[in-house]
Amino acid sequence: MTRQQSRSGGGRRRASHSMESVLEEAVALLDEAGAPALTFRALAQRLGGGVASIYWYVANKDELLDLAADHAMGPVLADVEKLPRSDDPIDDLRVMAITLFDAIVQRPWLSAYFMRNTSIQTHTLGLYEKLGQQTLRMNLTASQRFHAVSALVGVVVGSAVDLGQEPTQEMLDGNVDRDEYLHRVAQDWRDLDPQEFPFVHEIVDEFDGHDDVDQFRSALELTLTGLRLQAGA
Amino acid sequence: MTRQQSRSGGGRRRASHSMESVLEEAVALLDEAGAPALTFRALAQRLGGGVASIYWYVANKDELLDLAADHAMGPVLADVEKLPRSDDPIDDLRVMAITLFDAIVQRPWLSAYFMRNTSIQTHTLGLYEKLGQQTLRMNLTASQRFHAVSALVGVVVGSAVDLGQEPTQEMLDGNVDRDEYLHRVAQDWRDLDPQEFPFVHEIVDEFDGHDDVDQFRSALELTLTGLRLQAGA
DNA sequence: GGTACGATAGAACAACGTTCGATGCGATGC
DNA sequence: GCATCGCATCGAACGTTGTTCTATCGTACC
Repeated sequence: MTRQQSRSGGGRRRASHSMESVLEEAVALLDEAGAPALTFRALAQRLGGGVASIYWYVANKDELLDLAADHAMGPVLADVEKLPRSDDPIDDLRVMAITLFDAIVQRPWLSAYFMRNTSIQTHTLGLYEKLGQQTLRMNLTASQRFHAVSALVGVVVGSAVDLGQEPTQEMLDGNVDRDEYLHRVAQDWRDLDPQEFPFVHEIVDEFDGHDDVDQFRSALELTLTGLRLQAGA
Repeated sequence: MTRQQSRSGGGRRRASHSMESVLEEAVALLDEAGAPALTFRALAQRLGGGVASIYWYVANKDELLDLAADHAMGPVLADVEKLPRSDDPIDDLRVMAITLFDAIVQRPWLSAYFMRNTSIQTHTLGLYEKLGQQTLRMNLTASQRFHAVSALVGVVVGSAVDLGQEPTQEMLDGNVDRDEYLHRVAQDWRDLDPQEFPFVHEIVDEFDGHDDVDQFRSALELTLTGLRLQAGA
């Protein structure tokens, strides 16, 4: 049981796919309605074929998701490789991380499958490499370099999990948007006892209507300054 | 349709639960075999009751998972509150974050449901507050405090997602343990072209057999030194 | 023109979350 | 003591999901 690229085109009754088209439609489904929307039946219908045919290209759903995520990472890797190099590796790391984060903002489902299986996620591995190459320009040990890149990936993923969460039922119904949801939670927090929750009261106005990008940028900056200090620059 | 605590004890044929017992057994299932093991049928069997009864206590599976996660956070919050205070808020933040991370290491399934719905996750909100209270001792703006705690939570969650991933089929079969899995991935990496992947080759020995705790500690330290610099101490 | 094989697909299966309707049980009112 | 009422429980069913089995199509090759 191997799989292979099929020549494009095909008959009228029988559908003829290709790895490319399968992943393309899978990503389209994920983009349209998130991870729950990607089912084998929905995908088969979009491809105009049968359900079992998809199993010719992927072993199971996990592999489908890993491959779809990596497929979406292709353009991101290309963008990162296109980025101009400055003379400060930390500046380069910053813009790379932001590029990666932006991609996840536009495709929140990515956060769950990013860097899960580098054996088949070649683009993702490429991104990991490109991030790491910047640390090669810094005065660090191999261990510090490994941990630095892990930390950066962790910051991106950690900030992105909020985005990756499936919207609540209310948000899907369209009754309520993100700002209103945030506002409700903020109101809950304001109702808490100020004696017992002084911090929550201190920051509730910041939380209400906050921007995820700002949040990520702050976290990224903390890690980057820590890294700069470690490199002794 | 409200729900309520039932008095303990019960008949022979009909089972009698309580919110406590439901969450207790749910956590037990999660501990034993991870998130996929927590099904309503398995949970009902453990409680010696019917499937539909569980819906008296929780609205759906999402709520069950949120509540189970928060239930598991109870002792963690207690531990954090018991922690002695030093005169350095950053030191306190460090030990708090480590306490939290350790809890997730022992219960990897926690990472996916941590801080998802603070309206019903009271213990989790308490942890958020305790972390934040340390930033109140530092010279920061409200915005900086909010972002600092978000960053710390992000580091914990970001480092923990690796742990939260369900083991591969091979690992479940028991054919292969974590070290061997890491070793295989490392071998894949060593087979890559050194010209194209200089960084991967630089750190592959660090990756092979690495400790997740070390990885987390390094990431945490970077964020904390960044934070210390920001507070101008 | 037959054959081997890459590729497709319908139907079935088991498991899951969830809902429905009926039923048991314990306290309350008389 | 008995009927009532509402909390709590449960079996059975429904729709959907991932996955597998088996049969078939179509094309390149000898």
